[in-house]
Parts: sequence; structure tokens; C-alpha cells
Amino acid sequence: MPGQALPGFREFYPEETALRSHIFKVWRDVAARYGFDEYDGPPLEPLELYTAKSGEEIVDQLYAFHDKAGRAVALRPEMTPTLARMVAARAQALKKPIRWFSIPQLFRYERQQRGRLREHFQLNMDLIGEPGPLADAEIIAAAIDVQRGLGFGPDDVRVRIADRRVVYALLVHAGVADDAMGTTYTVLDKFEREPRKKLHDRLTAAGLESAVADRALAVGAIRDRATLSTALGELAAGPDVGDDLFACMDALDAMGLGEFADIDLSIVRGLAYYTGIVFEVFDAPRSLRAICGGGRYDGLLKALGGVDLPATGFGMGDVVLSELVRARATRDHTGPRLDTFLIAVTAEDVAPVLELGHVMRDAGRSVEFALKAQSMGKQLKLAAARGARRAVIVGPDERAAGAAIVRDLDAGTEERVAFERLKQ
RNA sequence: GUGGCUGUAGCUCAAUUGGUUAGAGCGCCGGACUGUGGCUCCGGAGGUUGCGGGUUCAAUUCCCGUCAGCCACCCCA
Repeated sequence: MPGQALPGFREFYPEETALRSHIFKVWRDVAARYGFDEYDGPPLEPLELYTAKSGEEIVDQLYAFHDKAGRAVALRPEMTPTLARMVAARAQALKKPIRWFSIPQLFRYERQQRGRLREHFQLNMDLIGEPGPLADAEIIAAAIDVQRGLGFGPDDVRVRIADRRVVYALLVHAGVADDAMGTTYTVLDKFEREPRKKLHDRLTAAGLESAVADRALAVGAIRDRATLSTALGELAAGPDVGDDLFACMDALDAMGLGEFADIDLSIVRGLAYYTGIVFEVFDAPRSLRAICGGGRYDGLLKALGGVDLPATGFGMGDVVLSELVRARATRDHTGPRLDTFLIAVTAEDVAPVLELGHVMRDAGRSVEFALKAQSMGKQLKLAAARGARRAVIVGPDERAAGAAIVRDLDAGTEERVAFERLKQ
């Protein structure tokens, strides 16, 4: 045995490649329907592209090394810094809002687990230059339409939506001090994975008073508009901080996608750079990791050394999505069928079969034939195993008549067809 | 990076209290079948029992290490 692939790296056998291609096709179809243009960048980038904003500690999460010229480089773990650089370089010339998407293969040096590898493909869709909630709704709608395109409905996948500004305002109102805000976000992020008491303990351990912790957890428990409206109504600053979130939900309703979306204030997203509406897509039973995560990141592009443009977008990986598609078997994602399997009855029929086969291939058909002398039974067996639609049999009798036997392998019916017709 | 669980054929799994040549189904190859596939029957290939060491007369079985997978933590692309 020549060993095996590195841990966390996949080999794609034809069946898996077919599934991947299917997912990529849905991704590109949806992106195109939303008017997004595809871009790409280098898979290997200067290390400082990632350490600049995330700090040195990110290095042990990366595939980072020195190239032969001594440059510190890293396999890209995310696409946003590259996107920021590319947009910045042409910011003046690009018509806003910018709608761009990409399907990069990303790398992270982490211990792998189910649904989480050291390499994956990720659909990135970003809408840059528009700060309003309709841009967020557009991005979320695209994420939902990918699910629909893969055959999933509201009973299969759910989108959970929150707004960082709303969560922040409510937490401030609950009495959470600014210096405890980060910890509180982390705790809210674990809202459904840990018992309430443990979450409470974490908050008090972070210095929150018990009553404040209770109020903070009550914020994370908000799951519907009515409760959110009530909570917002108590704010001294006024309830308008929730306007964008409500507008976004309204837009999704208007698009007919409201059935997929839930308000969920425990969604905060770990990353500090999110500034507004944030969302995650999960399988409905929540048995797998997140399918997709994203949100608004106004300010990030500027912080990355680029231009000061508002932006919203998401990343959707292929690993969890593949598992879901496979598990639900929502669609046959095998490749296109073989059109014709040519059968040579005797050795003298091989050359005519080669000629006919190549003419048919030139005409655009997919054609195979046995690569060694075999009985017709064997050849038909191979044709069936290859999934061919039809077998075209060429023997001495057929050559004499100038017409081959065309056998429909699904129906089992046969008919004689002139060679000239087969070549068309 | 830390901890727990698990590693037998390509896949799913067997193998008495540690016992002599590690089995089965599916899949794969060949034959029955030299002018008609799917079915059936027969045969075959394929294992350093993840790897290394230890205990023992004897290890797939017990112990240690290591690697890999899964789970939790960390982190969340």
C-alpha cells in the first residue's frame, strides 16, 4: 500500500466527485441568478495577510511555512482578506454594490472531526457597498436558495438570524459591562449546547451579577418578533435599533422565503468583526455542524487595509452540505449516462466499431466499447454495468446489411438502424 | 494543542474463558455463456487483524507506545 492521504484531506472517487460537482453547479446557478460574478485568488498568500488582523496566534491554525525564497506564506484559511485586497485595488472603478462570489479551497491546520476537515471548498458570496438591510436579505436569500436548489425545504434546514447591534443594545440594557461583552457573546454562542445553569455559571465567573446573568441569558433566549419587540421597547435609546433586523425579516417574507428563517438572538458568531445582521444555516434537527455562516462586516475591509465600504456575505462549506445531501438522498447526483456501448461480434468487426465509435464521439455522443475480444454476453454485461442507454451491435450480418442492431438496454427492445443514420 | 472511545478483506461485520490454517455477505475477477445484459450456479483473488513493542507454550483477544478515525474541549473558515 502506498500509504494514505494526509489527515483531514480528502480523495474524491468518481461518486464523490459527482456529488461535489453537483453542489458546485447549484452554487454557481444560484450565484448567477442573484447576479453575482465569480472571482478567484491565489491559494497561497503572504502570512501577514492573515496575521495582520487576527494576530500571531492564528499561525498555529494555519498551514504556514517559508517558501524557498524565505517568504512567510500560508495556504489560505479564508477568502475575505484576499477579497478585500482585490476590491481595494479597483475600488474606484467597481460599480457598487459589488456582487462577487468565489468557490475557493480553504485550509486550516486543526484536528479534524466529522464535518470539519483540514481542507474544504467554500462558497463565498459577498455584497459590498450597500449598508441597508435589503443587502443582508439578499445574501440570506441566496444562502436559502442554495438549500432549495439542493432539494431541502423549511423542514430540512433552518436559518437563524440575529443582529449584533440588537444583541449589544439589549445586553447593555441588561447590565452587562463592556469589558464582559466578549465573554457574554461566547456564552450566548453556546446557548443550545450547554445547560442553562452552566451558562449562568460561566457568566457569573466572568464577573456578572447573578441577576445580570439571568437577564443576559433571557436576551439569548429570544426567538420571535413579539418578544424582541417587547424587549426593544424597554430600551432608553428606543426600539429603532431593531429596524434593520425586522426589515430584513420582512424582505425574506416578501420573497417567500420567510418559512426558512427564525430570529435567534443566541446567534452572535464568534468573530469580532461582525457589525450588524448575522446568520447561520443549520440542518433542522441540528445534528450536524453549521452549513453556513455569515453576516455584515462593515469596517472590516478598511481594517484589512482596503477601502471603507460596508459589506455583508457568507461562507458555505461543502463538507456538511455533502453529508446532508448524501443522507437525505434528495437527488440523484450521478454524472450523465453513457450514451452508447458498441459491441463487436467478431475480430473483423472491431475496426468498423472503432470507426463508427469515433464518428459518434465527434458528433458529441459518449461512447465506449470493449478493449479486448470478448463474448457478446460479456460485452452486454459490461454495457449494462457502465450504465449505457443502448448497445449497438456490429457483426458480420450487420455489416453485410449496412445496418447495426440497436438494443435499448432499459427496455430490452431492438431495432435495425443503418450505419449512416447512426453516424449522424 | 488537551481528554475519552474505537481500529479485523474495497464495504458491512464474525471469530468460544487467550488456542493451532482469521471466516461470511456484498463488491471485484474468471467460468457455466463463441450472436444477446440484469437472474442463478461454480470457482478465484484479496488480510503483516492500523503499526511497533511487551506478557505468554500460544495474542485479533491482555498490557504499553504510536498512528488514524470518532466524540468533547479549543476554534469556529
